[in-house]
Amino acid sequence: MEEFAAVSGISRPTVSKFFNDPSSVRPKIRERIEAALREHEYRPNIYAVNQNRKLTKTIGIVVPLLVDPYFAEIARTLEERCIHAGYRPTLFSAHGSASHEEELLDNLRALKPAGVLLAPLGRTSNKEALRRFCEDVPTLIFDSSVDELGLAFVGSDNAQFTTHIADYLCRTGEPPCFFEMKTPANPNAHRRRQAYINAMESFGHDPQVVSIDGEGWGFEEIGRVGGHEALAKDLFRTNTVLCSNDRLAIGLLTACYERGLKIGRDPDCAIRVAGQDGHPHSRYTCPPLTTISHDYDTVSKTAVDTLFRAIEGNVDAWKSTRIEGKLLMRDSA
Amino acid sequence: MEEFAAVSGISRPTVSKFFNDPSSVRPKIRERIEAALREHEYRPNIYAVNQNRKLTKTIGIVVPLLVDPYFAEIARTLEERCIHAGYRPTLFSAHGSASHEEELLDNLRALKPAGVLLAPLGRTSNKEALRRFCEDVPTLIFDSSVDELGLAFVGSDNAQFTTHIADYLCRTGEPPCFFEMKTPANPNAHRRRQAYINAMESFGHDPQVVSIDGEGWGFEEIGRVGGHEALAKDLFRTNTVLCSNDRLAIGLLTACYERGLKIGRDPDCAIRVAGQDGHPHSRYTCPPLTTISHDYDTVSKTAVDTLFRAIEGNVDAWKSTRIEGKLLMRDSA
DNA sequence: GCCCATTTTTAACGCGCGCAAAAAATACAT
DNA sequence: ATGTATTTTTTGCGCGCGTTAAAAATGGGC
Repeated sequence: MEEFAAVSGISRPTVSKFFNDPSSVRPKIRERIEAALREHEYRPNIYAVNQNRKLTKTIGIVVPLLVDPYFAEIARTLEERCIHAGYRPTLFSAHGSASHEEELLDNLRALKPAGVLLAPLGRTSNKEALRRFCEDVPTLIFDSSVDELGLAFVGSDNAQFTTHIADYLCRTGEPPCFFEMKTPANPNAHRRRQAYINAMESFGHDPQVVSIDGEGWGFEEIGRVGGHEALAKDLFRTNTVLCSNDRLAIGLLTACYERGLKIGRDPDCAIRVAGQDGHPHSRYTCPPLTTISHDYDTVSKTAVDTLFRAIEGNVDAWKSTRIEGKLLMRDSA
Repeated sequence: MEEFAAVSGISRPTVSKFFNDPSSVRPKIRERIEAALREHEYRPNIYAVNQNRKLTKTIGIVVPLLVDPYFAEIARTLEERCIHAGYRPTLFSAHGSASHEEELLDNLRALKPAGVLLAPLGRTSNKEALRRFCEDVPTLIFDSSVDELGLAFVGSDNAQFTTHIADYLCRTGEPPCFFEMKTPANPNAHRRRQAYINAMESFGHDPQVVSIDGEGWGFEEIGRVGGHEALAKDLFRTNTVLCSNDRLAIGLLTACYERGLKIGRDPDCAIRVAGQDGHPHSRYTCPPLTTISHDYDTVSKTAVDTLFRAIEGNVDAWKSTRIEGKLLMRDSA
């Protein structure tokens, strides 16, 4: 930087100021530095910069499972917004494992990030570790809420999701039963089950919850195996199945296919299947999956805005924001 | 570190040595440090460490599109292997955009990584930028080869993939036509098309390539729209379609479904569809997709081993390693 | 108990930059 | 032209650690 300052004819502290915020120097100076930059290709050393700055420009983005396109998509959106705001996002995935998640937070802490956007694993998370992390690092929790940790929570309105799609299913055919994992990985599942029960009761129908076995994050396979069992034992007392999430629904579709059941809204169909999440793949199942989609844009915008407000010092009281979803009516239900 | 060294009763340079390689200090000293570590929770400052070390312990992992579960899965595997070898992997996605890829490499360069595992976008990549990057940073190219850049290339044997699955299709029914994008995103597609043509000729059949329009990385939609057009115009002169990749096949399956065509091997089916890649989702399509799978384990192991050998100084001549795939016979063909 | 090879300690420099205080220069309004 | 507010320059410290050279301590073999 010393040498670069010399060739640009500007003092080093001013050049330093420029790199921290180009608009903080006079326009003329700025132009001269930018001109020199075009000729000399100098860039400040990240490590030296971060060692001295009290606040790094790094933002950690943590998701439970990057192999799931839902999380990949939300992570992508968050990443773009961070870059746009002048931060350097870094992506992390717990790969579905609580021990990975713990390690990851430990490494992340060492990066001294300005803030973290964290979607916790949920039930299996080490809550004590999460709590300690949130104490040390400005953290915004998204997707699934664990206690009242961090600066705030931003996610989807699971109750609205389930109520809305259950209402749609009731109005267009037999009232749905609810297909879910017995021990779901994340707390949204509980909210959805409860919302289903409430909705059905308010509509004057008997709720029926079918809970299947299965551990881990291989939801499609869990849905397929559980679907086979439920169909074999004739556990669905209605021709309409509302799944707790799209990946489970995709597995159930496969099970139906494997049993020769025709899926959809036509009179000759044996079963209607709906999901929840607006999974990127749901458009391409056969038949295309009726579901209710997260509002990726609004969720990510709210999350990032809230975090940046907090980083800039506007720390409000803990607050939970839940965004409504949009119904995607397709052929499966 | 000064303070931590003081409370452990060890000199700072020795503690520094310990953190670089715990086995480089005497067992007794090591135990004393580790005991102190259990009580005092000290960790070296990453930024200060990397500022002075000539070689960072960071490994960059770059994929063209993290939203594609194929890349997410291979990235996950690579990440685990890096951690296991004592490195700190960092994940990057070009999100399908060449300008993103360029920026990303620029930022990555600033991280001074020990090495990079790079799956380039392919056709749209700025090759000049890639070349410059590879000159500065030890880079191993995987998935799709661009010129003879970097230390080496590790990927799948596309010729073997296509030959193998084409052979299977020929032996079990009508010879396949080949369904692909006119301007495919990555060079593997060209290899697969050529291998298809060669295979068909060697089997004594007429090759037939159906190339559809479409730009970008939304392969499912491109396959669906292109599939509709091909089916409407009756472009497939056989009942068997071998797709250039699984995502295209998934789109074609959707198109077939939407046109009421029964897919599979049964006598009453109108069309057989096969893919290539062993996409994580291919098991759950309806019907499950016959495909030929990348050998994720071998590819990632070979890639990481090659990179680490080079980092440790064993730089061999540029070399291309291509791993064979495994046929997954399922119901779609 | 002595010698030698290895390891640890002591002391000190340097990495590349952020940051602060005081002095100098510049911009703008009157 | 004068005065004031803002920027820039000058000067220099310090961040937390890697690294080195020389001195001191340690360990194992005999």
